[in-house]
Amino acid sequence: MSFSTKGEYGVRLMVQLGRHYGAGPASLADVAAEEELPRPYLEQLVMSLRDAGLVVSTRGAHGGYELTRAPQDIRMADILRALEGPIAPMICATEETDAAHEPACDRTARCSVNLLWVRIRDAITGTLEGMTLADLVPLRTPLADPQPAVQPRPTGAPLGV
Amino acid sequence: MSFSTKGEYGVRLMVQLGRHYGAGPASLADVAAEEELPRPYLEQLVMSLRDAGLVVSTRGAHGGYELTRAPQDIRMADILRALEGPIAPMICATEETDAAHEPACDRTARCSVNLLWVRIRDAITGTLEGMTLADLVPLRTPLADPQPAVQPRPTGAPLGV
DNA sequence: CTTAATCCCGACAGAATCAGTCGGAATTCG
DNA sequence: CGAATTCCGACTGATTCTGTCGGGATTAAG
Repeated sequence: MSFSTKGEYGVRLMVQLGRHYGAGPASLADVAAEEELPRPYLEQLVMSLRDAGLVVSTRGAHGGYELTRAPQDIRMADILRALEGPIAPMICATEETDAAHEPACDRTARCSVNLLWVRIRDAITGTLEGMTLADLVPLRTPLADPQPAVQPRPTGAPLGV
Repeated sequence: MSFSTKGEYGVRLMVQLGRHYGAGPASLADVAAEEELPRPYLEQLVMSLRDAGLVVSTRGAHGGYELTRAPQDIRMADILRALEGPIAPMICATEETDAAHEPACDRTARCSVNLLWVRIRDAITGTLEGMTLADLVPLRTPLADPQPAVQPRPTGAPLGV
């Protein structure tokens, strides 16, 4: 059970753009160097993010990418959906498969297992909707900065450890 | 983002065994027929479940598999761990990577993204620990059974979609 | 205008994983 | 004995994933 590294890299890319937010476009070369990731691969990923409207590009010299919104306005769910498609732990439980019309699994009537995947999906999306890019942007500041109220968005975030 | 069908099939296998619980061993051929799954493949999966101590086998004619515990005593987390290994949405967030000593990612100091994967992992495991096989065993009874208190563990589950 | 930086984009390839098959050995019941 | 069944390792075809390559389009700077 796992996300792909596509998701991992894409999120790290977004974090870098978040740190750069407000300072003009950041080039992929810089991001790749900072995160030690293969730049050609990041090119692929950033396409998805652009198509999803999360970043805009500036072409030409001194161009690059920048966020279209402030980090605290970008939910992690949006990022991961852009990178990996709908959040579904199993085809039986794609998003929008809430109540009726699930054509993917004709066994649904007998298939009580569906309940499991739906619950997991909701747990994941709940977590993801409750976090924004701003939650990940700050480098850990081991200074006198004992985790202040980072984000003004206490959207639940059950932290149910 | 998804579980493999290995998990899906394995859970369905366990559900069948759960329905058969207390009635002696059930042969894989029966389970495969009931769930319309390839029997040779189920053979592979049930090995993992046996090695994890969730089922026991009886060899020879009229043999088969049966649960080692009652369905309500088998957490879904145990089943999926047996089938798919540790629940980790990303290598940065394997189980047991709670506080210190995470050797998988040497960038952890700078890598705030870790927080994301840990939260997702905890959301998933929380859901999985709170459900047992008994929650999936009953065929849907559309009778007067209006969703009783299924599990005693309101682990948040924001349902925030 | 020329040059360099950068995005853009499609095609390709190697590796890994996964779903599923096959064949046969060992075991047990009738 | 013979049938049913678990047990187990090897194999394969398909798919997906990670990552590369090459070149074209666009823009800022000198």
